[in-house]
Amino acid sequence: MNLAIHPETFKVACSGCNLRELCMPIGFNLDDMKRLDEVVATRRRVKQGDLLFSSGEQFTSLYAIRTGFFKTSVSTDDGREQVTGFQMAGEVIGLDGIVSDHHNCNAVALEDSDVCVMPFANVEELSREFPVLQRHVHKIMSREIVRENSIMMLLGNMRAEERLAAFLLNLVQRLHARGFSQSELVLRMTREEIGSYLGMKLETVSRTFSKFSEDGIIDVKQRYVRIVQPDALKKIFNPDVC
Amino acid sequence: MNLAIHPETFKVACSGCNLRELCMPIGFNLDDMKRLDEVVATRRRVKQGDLLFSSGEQFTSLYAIRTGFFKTSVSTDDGREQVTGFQMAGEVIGLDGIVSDHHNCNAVALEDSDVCVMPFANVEELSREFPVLQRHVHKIMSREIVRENSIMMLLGNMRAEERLAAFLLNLVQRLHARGFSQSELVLRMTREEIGSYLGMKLETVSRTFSKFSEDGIIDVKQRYVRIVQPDALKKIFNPDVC
DNA sequence: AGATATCTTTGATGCAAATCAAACTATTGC
DNA sequence: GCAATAGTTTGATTTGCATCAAAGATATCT
Repeated sequence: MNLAIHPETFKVACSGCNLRELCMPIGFNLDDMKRLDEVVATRRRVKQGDLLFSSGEQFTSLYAIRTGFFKTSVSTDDGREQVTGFQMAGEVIGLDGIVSDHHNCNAVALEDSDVCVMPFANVEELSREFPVLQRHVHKIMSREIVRENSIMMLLGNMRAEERLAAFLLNLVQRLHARGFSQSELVLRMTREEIGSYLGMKLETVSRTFSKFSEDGIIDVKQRYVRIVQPDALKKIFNPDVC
Repeated sequence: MNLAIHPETFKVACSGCNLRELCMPIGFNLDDMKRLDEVVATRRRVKQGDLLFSSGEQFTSLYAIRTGFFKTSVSTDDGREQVTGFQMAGEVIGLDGIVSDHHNCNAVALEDSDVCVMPFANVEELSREFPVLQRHVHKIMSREIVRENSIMMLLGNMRAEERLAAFLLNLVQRLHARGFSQSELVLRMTREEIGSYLGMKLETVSRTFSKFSEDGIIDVKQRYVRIVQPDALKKIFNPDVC
């Protein structure tokens, strides 16, 4: 698995960040970009297993992931956890906190991570000044709504194999957009976390991985996955089109 | 079931609309409110069963529901439908279209309805001018994200009875916020649509209604539902707290 | 008002995934 | 380097809901 993005090349400011095209709007002149840098107040390191924010906590900032990997989840009072998403470099988390000024989910780092802290007051102020940033923020929120729509489809209508196929295709597509392989990936999350996201038990996740492996669709060795027959996965996810 | 909101009292402008506190921000002086009226371009009537917008269609506007009731849904290529939400007066739909400039779901009127058409360009322009409107738009989008998180919890972790209990409690709570009874409601959707939203088959929805009825928790007669023991419903939804 | 289509309820049966259980593998800590 | 812990795989059994089926209720049309 080749690392196309080298952490050591990161600059402090958005204007010099090679993830800019993922988490910031494009089409700025240099002066505007310098102003845009103001949106990021600080950086924050989050060690594997640590919380970036948790449900109930005061909301102040959005977070753009620079390096690392997160999961977000919500919980019931009786302790059931639902993973609501997995986020990687260039993605923005914390949008859930805007409505009530308090976070509504937990964000946990699944590996040592590094985030840009964007105080929401800065985001709103600069959004009023820069229509392209305003549009960008709206798109990020809309994208999250659309993503959750498709998860609802997954959870409400799909069988275990379809869910896992969709999950793998989505992960590898996002990794590929970041310069990683489109056929190999290392899962940052446990079978239980995958299961929670996809509405199935860890044993079912494991069995489904084994099934795909037996069918020659993927190679799995624990957290390492290689997609041998991407078309077969697409066909499982969407029998009609492929 | 008493109608606290009388359609005939509606004014054309937001400033005179008695739903304003639901779909528009509060805390304006009269001059600002007049400006805010510009956000609504026109009105549109949608007859029962008709589409307000559909997946793939060009996105231009958000829609605030003035009267009536909608469902939104997404579909797979092989024809499976997932209802992603039910919306009533004062709620805003169309946010899914922002990210790609095309709508990503279908919105169907479940009764004759009336919506305020808010061209998104207007919304963005006025948002830059009025921070309180900007914040309001952000909150609406964030609220939708949080709602979908809780539906993911429902679909991923809850059993049929819990899902239906949560659904009824949510519906009646929103209706009550609009001046309707907190114990009686008339369902605007079929058993199949409820089932689609909650990830279960129509027969299971029907059986679960019957079960609640046998247990004396609700009275059901087709579309009419009266909640006899709200605490029992809350207990089913959340066994620990209640 | 009667016919037709749509929606709902209830019963019988089947099945996909959950649960229970135990062995196996990888990672972490001393 | 070995023990302890955390995570994964696989098998046996159970179960909640889906599916199949048919009757009953309501709404719509002519």
